[in-house]
Amino acid sequence: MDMKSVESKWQQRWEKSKESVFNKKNIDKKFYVLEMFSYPSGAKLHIGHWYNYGPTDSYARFKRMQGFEVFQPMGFDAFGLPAENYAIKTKIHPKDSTEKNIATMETQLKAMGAMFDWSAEVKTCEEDYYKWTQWMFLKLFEKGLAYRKEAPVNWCPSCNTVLANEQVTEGCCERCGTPVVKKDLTQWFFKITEYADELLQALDTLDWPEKTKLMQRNWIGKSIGCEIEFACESGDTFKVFTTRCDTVFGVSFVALAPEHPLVRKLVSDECRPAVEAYIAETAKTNEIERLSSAREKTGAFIGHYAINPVNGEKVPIYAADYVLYSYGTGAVMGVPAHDERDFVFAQKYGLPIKKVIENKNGNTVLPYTEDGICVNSLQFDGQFGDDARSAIANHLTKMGKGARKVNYRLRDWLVSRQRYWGAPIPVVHCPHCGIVPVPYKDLPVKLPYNVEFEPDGKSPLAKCDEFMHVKCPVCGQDAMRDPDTLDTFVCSSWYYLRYADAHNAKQPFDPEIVNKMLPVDKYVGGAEHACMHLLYARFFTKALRDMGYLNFDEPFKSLVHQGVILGPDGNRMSKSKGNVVSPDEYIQSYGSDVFRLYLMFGFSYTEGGPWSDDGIKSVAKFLDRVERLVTKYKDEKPSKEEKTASAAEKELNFVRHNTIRQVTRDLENFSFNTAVARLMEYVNALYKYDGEAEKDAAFYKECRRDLLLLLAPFAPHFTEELWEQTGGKYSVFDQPYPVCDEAALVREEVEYAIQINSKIKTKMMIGKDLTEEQLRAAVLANDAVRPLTEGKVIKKWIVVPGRLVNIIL
RNA sequence: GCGGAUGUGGCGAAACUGGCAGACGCGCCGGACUUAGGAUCCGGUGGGCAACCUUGCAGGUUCAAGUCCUGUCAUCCGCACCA
Repeated sequence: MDMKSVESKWQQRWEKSKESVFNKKNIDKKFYVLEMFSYPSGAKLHIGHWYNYGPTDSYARFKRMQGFEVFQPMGFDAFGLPAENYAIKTKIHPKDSTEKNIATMETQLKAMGAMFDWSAEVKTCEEDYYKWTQWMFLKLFEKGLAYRKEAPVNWCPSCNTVLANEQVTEGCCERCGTPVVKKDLTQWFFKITEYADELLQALDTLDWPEKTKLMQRNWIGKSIGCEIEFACESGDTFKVFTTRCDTVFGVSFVALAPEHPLVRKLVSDECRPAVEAYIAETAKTNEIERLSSAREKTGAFIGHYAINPVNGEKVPIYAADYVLYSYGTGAVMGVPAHDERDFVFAQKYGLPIKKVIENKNGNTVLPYTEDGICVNSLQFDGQFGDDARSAIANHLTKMGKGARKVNYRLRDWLVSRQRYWGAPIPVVHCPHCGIVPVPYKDLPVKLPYNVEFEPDGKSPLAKCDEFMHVKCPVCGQDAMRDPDTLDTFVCSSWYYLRYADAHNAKQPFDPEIVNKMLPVDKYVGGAEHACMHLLYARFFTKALRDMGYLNFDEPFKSLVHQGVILGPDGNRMSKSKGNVVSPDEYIQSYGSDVFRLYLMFGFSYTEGGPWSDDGIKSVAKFLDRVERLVTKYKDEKPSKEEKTASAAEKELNFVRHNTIRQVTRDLENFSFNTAVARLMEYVNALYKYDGEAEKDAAFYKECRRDLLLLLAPFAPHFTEELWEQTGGKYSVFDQPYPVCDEAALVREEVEYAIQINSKIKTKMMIGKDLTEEQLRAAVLANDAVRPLTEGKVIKKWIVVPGRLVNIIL
């Protein structure tokens, strides 16, 4: 078959008959299949795109043939750093390069033959999209979920912008690998922490990979503990956070983060030079080193003491950079006997190590960090673990010196960026009125085209006078726009909502439509978004729900991560490693169907693996086999006659229905490789039957018809063509997917493995209607079994129906 | 350091709630048809002459373990002083 012309023939036909356009009339049968949209940083689709979109499209087509009204949109996550960096290098404006890339990618995506509903296409860099991204910002601002504050933030000196916590990997910029530095800057944040608990709890309701849920759980990092107030000799007080208030009697020092304001306030004159030096030293240390648990613990005594509220003991106060100012209260109580870090610290500075928890079974080796029995803890002696903690927490509460407290590792999401290619933040800074949101009617705040976007650490927009100068919407006096743009993850936090109502000019979406179309039934995309996009999108959904725009809690009911296709050398594909495999040449010589089918067959979908094209020919061969078989009889019109099925027909019918059952199940599970294997087995069985002298032509025709229907989602153009050639009515995708006939799966005889003392000795066919007694007799009569059992005492029979018999002598 | 995953033929990989390990395919070997085969079709293919052995390694539970338990090694991923 000439794949090229066949593919373009059907792509045109599908487009003309609007095969892929969602029909709103059938909204009650909707099935929303979503692939993460493309980032148009390069012009061409790479293998990763094909691997994400091809198999998922097959799944979508399968769902469609099962009678669902499938909605499978596609779009572009078009703002962002790569386009801008490319622009800096080449001097081509990001808007121009992005638009060009999008145009090429659209063509390529169409050539893939996926049933994307292009009528719902979304491009985040277009005004009619980012207008609503800005709308989202204003709504969050109104709700108090967007705020501006000065804070130590992650700064990438290479990208010249701040980054969210989620975009920092091992202390380095997630994009370019440059170590980030901390800077105190005034930035915009979204209050995702407001939803920390719900984001955590609701994970249990999601059909997501466990690993991804676990990553989100860890990222949110809930810890239940207690805040305890310490008073200083000076009269100042501060709080520490601890999950182990049962160890409070073991405190032998307290440590404050060097940035903690009390450090400078309380430091004694004598200690001041050393402490100042220490603070300066800490500020110099870069974030990666500071955050490394392997690093030696250091600190400086500030010459001042605090009082342990439970026993009145005077303990020294240290500044120590293993205490993080940004977590909890920025202060910890040091319990060397029961915390490894405190233990190391105390050893270094010669601080007392006081055991207050005893191992249940005696030998307590310090530091002992497990739960145990309180000792040296006055009235709490003898209490254990949780009981001790609640008793002590209650005691502290009664004293007014503490309270239970839950802390999260999750920080608010920093969304402002000092870069050009993004949605401008719709806010005006007025010398009189302060921060003024741009009125909704004035949206979008347009991103100007003529801007010097070469980054120098200042927002490029700040240098664009016509953009910056504006009248205050409240008082009408001269004011300035916000020069920052929004993190691209803001754009992608709600695109799945826009798809459902992509052309709405009055609002981001009509809640009535979106509440029917969402949540997404199957979301497919890379695992690298576990703690970024997937978390942010959940936050947006919950925030919009609380504002009354949505009536569901979670955007993505069910999630699948495709694996990663590596280079042939087993490394991630990258230009610098020179191991990039381009899909283009394969598409050129084999066509889209073969390439897609190979991606499904050659890899375990969620695993991925190193690229190898060893099997690609076999997949082409497989389709050839199908074509030959099907076209051989294409003009035959068998008349139906009542015939009793021969053994060969029963066997073929068994394989046929077994294939239907397995393929259906495998597709549900995204187990494409085994599904294709089943189809190959079925084709092998058909060929076997084809060699029979006597064939039931009508039955055989039905079998071939089912083959095409089964195959259609896997090789859409190819099958549509054969369907037409064999007289099928357009389109094969309007046909129902075959349904398994359970009766055909019942076999008269099944092969059993016969074991003696758990070792396989032989195999035999056993009728399905045999009683256990008859079965035993039949087994004992078997020629291979008889000599081994004669004269021996049979201790036990184990019969696994349909599988094996085990005789224990 | 903590958490998670993976480890199966020469290769890509299968194996539902413990029940015939290696489905399907690549490669390889043999045969058929051919002027020819890099096309197609058919057969064989984990190891060992055998009994038997075989799912990273060492133990354990069980009639039965790739699957469950304990320990251990290797690789990959995530988090990394979160009190």
